[in-house]
Amino acid sequence: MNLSLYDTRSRELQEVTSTGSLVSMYCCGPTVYRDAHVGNLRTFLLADLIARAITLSGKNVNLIQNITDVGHMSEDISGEDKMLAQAKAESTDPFAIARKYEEGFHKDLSRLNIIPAHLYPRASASIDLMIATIEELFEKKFAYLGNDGSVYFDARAFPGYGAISGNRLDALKPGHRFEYSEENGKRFHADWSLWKSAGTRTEMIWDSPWGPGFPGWHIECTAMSLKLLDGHINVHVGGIDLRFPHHENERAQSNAITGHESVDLWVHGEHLLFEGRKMSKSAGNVVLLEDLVEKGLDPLSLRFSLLENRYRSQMDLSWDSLTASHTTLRRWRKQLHAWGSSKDLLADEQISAALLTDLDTPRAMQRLRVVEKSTEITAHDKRAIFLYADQVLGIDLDRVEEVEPISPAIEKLLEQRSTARLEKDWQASDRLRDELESLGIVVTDSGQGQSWSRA
RNA sequence: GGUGGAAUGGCCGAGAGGCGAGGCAAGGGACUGCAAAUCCCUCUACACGGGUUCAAAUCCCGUUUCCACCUCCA
Repeated sequence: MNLSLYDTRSRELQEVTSTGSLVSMYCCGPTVYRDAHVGNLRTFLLADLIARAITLSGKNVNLIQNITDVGHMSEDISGEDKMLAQAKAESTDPFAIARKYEEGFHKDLSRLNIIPAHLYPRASASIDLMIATIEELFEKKFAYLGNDGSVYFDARAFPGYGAISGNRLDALKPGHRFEYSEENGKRFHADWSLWKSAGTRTEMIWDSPWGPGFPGWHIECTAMSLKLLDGHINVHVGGIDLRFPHHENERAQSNAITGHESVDLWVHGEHLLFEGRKMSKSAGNVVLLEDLVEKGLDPLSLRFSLLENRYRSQMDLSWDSLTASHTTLRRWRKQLHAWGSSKDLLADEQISAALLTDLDTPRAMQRLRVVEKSTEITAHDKRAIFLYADQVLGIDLDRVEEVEPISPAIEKLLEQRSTARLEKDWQASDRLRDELESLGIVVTDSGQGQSWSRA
């Protein structure tokens, strides 16, 4: 069985295509001028889940994810470059900012068990490639030099514009809802810049046939995906907000160059809300993975929470749901440990069917809960089914809570409490339990005496 | 104004025309010196109005409300 995903362009479920058994994938990566928040991470997780599901279906994946370290200026001329603004704020070199947040990005991915892409090309190292791509667009009559010295894509030269988002060129004229400020050099309101003239800028600019400047935002993904994936992308992944204008423009550029549909399947992940609102600085509800860790939650409880929702629905995350995930995750790991230590995998048809049908992770999770409670499935098989599912879910179900050696002082307290219990000295026993708890050790009693674990 | 979606119990949420998803919270019980953990039980919801059907949360039409995108955005 092959993986099917919802394709934004055709608006229907489509089987993932491949060349032989190799699936080429491209995922729009981060702009590294700040820490990725958990909403950003939802999209990166989506790419990981797709890659893992394709692997489960017996194919191989070649995944490319770009790193945008050339800040894009907003199309609005008054907009400020994010990378340069942040560099100013942290009073350091813009490339130092980029390296710092790029490192943080990789750390977050690893904490979320996201399997690394095969390549993370940096925009700053691909300027020549982007220039060559723009030159090709000139040759094919899709690009023109504006009278402000910047290079623009001629939207009207590309007939299929709007297929992904449903926006028509004439409907893109400014409506009531937003103010549109005209750029000087454009011939048409929907054209966009491929190369921006440096103007007064002195940092992060490069030489080009059109003079010093920097690449437009959309050309980056076209240049990299076509070059690194041989001109054809089977699956293209990104957040819903990139559908327009980014992916619409990317598609126009890429198809203009290749002369055919360059991307088979466009997959878009929906937004993650936090406590009812879109995550944003102004709403003050930006949550980082680091915040979870600081609250003592396993970072994978975020992954767990995200898995309990369909990637195409807006999802409302809260500390309650994260805590619930954390609890269940720990219980499942304990169960797996109790079910044995075999590494066997047992393919479960319901789980594979759910995962391969538009990545229905909630149904797969539901199936696991049924398996957990089943009285007909043996412990060995339960474990094998959970391990099978974990190949895609990636929540480390096989992890055994690390048995860090405890300090002699804590060991002594545990001994004292054990003795106090034997002597039925409940007062001393409770006091010692509180003391241990303040040291991060949770003591529980059972018929066989006390046991402990780390909080 | 254009475009893409959504509406399910106290909360989060899955739903495939027909056997009440599940989780969290809450209440009760078992176990326990007490807790914690665990287990058992309780809490029968689908925005509104029509329609199709033997049967609708699910399909169709209309209404209302909400969210997102419309040149910074995961």
